[in-house]
Amino acid sequence: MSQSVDRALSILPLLARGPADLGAVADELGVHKSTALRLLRTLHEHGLVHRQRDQRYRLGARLFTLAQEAVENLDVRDVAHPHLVALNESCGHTVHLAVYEEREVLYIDKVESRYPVRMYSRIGKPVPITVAAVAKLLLADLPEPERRALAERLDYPLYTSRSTPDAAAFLRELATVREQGWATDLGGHEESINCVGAPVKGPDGRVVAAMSVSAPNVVVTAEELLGLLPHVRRTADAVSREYAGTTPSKEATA
Amino acid sequence: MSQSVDRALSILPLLARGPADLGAVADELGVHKSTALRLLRTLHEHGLVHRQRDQRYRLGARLFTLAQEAVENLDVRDVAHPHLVALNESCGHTVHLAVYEEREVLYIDKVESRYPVRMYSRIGKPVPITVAAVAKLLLADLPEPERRALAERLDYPLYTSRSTPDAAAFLRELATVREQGWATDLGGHEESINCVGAPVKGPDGRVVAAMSVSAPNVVVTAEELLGLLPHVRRTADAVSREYAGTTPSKEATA
DNA sequence: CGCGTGTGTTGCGTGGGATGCAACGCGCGT
DNA sequence: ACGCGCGTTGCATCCCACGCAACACACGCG
Repeated sequence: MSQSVDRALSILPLLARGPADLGAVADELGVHKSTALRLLRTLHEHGLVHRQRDQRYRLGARLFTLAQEAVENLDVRDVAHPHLVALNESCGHTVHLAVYEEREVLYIDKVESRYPVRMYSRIGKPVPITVAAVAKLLLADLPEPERRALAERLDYPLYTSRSTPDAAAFLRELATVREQGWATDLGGHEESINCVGAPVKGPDGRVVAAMSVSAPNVVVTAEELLGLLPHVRRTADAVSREYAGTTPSKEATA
Repeated sequence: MSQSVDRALSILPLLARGPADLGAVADELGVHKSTALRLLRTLHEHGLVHRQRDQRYRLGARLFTLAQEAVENLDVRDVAHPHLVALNESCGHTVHLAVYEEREVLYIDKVESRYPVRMYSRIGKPVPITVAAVAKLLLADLPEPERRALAERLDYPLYTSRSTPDAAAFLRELATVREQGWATDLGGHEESINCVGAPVKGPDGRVVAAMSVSAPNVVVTAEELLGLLPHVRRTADAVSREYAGTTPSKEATA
């Protein structure tokens, strides 16, 4: 739409392939050298390109700073909330959103079930970390040493007979979750409550949040709830895409 | 230099602070809405900005991939990383790697004392340039006129009573650092935190990066931290040798 | 229901600004 | 010294980015 801006921005992916000198840039853009020079200068003033000692241009570190700042100021909750509501409207059950922080998993958003029977939870409340579906999703993405260290340090309270009993079992469960890209909690916290969950991923592919649908089995059986899994995963993926900003790189959708 | 490009690029840091709608962007740029719209559209076509459901704009995924590639072009980082990890494992404290670019000093790698590398964590943040040990090391190596010009232009915020107060003091400090080949920050940024750092040099002897070890003095006293200095210097020298080895010295001119 | 108000969007004429050209400075290799 | 390949600069031309005004659309309110 805007010619000069369009040209200037075309320089960036070009430099991403490696440093280039003025002539090369001008050639690839199909413009005169002086034009390329002026574009590069404006990019330079904004720190997006850097001039190395041999006068060749390469991408600048300000790009890095911008990206960094952007993710810090982006709230997953804001982008996720409408999706959570939509999911709740289509299936009727309680929907949760959670993040991992400082060795704890916290609910940061919740849309209540439309059924009379509700499960108890509260935004900001720590999640039972060894059994909740969202907790498994978030911990499964931690770097291996940290995951292991954390698993060893946890308590494994036996809420029910199906609760995760110890660190070894937990680590096996996390491996499975990591593998399959989704998680469940089938009566592990409260005998009559089941959950299915899926991860929300950031621009770098790391899990930044997890969402889940929960329902007591007086309303739906575990099997019926599992039938919702594709829907939950699609929703989580939609949130990921929007959070990351329409990721063109489709990586690892196993 | 190039008006429209200049305006378009000014939008990026603006959006890094958080999502904004068309009107807000136009206002902050001081241009008509239609102009802002065209600029945003061009940015959008290149994937640098993303339009979320409520029509507000935010930074897009393309920026993140570019940032990724930008940092990958910093080859010092690859060479240094294993050494940083080793240093961290032997002393347990936080280890930083930083470079100077375009009148800014940026962290490009970090190893946390508690857990292993988090790629996007705090890396990319500009360093408090007047007090950080790594900043002193990098600026001390600038050619004299540039160093002086930069020093005059800086602000000297008094983070603590030990912060560098003004340009004159800063230049004296840089001279000392240049002389001795290492640098410290003893509570200059945060009262309770000390750092010791050493330079990484390229094949031509110029400082291409700087590394440091940081620790709060509730863990180790400044004196104990200084005891690590030989270890830090040895590590930095090892990186320098390896880096000089991987990059054939094209320019032995000096 | 109509109206007012707040968005985002479009078409268009105009002139400022981006463009390409040619000339220049400079370092380097022969 | 000379030519050659770079990056850089001043300048005249004309394109294209600009602001304007009108439109489209969704709300909220009387």
